[in-house]
Amino acid sequence: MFRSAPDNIDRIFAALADQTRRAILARLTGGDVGVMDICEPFEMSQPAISRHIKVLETAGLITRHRQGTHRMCRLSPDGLGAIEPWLSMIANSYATKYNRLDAVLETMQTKETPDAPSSTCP
Amino acid sequence: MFRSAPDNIDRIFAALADQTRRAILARLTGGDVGVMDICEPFEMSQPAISRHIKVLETAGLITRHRQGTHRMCRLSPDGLGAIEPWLSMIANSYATKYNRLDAVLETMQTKETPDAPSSTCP
DNA sequence: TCTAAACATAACTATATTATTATATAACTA
DNA sequence: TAGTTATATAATAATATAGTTATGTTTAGA
Repeated sequence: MFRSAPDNIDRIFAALADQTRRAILARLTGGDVGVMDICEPFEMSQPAISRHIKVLETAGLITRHRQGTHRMCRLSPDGLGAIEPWLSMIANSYATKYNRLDAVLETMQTKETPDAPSSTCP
Repeated sequence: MFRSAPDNIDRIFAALADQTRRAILARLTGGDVGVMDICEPFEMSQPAISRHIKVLETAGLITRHRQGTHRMCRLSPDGLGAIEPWLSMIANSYATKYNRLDAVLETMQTKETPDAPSSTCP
């Protein structure tokens, strides 16, 4: 009768289910960005962006810190970590049959880890 | 002024942002299941489950086929494929810094592929 | 101390989502 | 063909989400 409260995983997936918020995350892969700079490419009011940012923060996908008069947004290093086990579970079950999602995951895994020598970088 | 229509990725993430639907997907990892059997563990009406199933189907996460009087639900082999490039992009950017999401992805990748010999299976 | 820039919050509106009950449809089965 | 089982659809209500404008707050600097 009552809808159960959203859990962490709910919040992460819900946060990702919006093009604007995904675009914000993508932007943050380039480094920390202030709220006004995040607003710039969007045809949307600043309060609307502020709310999107809050959704991302509540989901644990980003963090914020002051820098003078700016509030810089930063990707949370392990923000997506909470959904990985779940995705793995489903992906594994696919894989036990006939699946090519593994290929994509291998691609993710082939890039070197930070402590590896960056010999392949020009 | 008008909210842009949801794209495929929106639909997939939105579909995953619900515990009931994730539970349904998890259930389907065990093999195809009919709608009434899917309903069984939930304290929710059958029409509600039917709608959840429809959301999963619209997102491309499951398919259905008739089997006599039953409509069997089945995981779509590449259902999650559409979000993988996006997740990879974000994960990669984490990884360029200091990240352990790679570890999880490696875990996903260590299980053998279907065409590999199952020598490690007891 | 006054002002401006960079944000956050509030109040409100429109639309989407989720659940319920009631009812329709489709395929077996007697 | 009538009945039953499995499932879908419709109508409706409650709540959540996303956007808007207006306004508040914090910090830096003249």
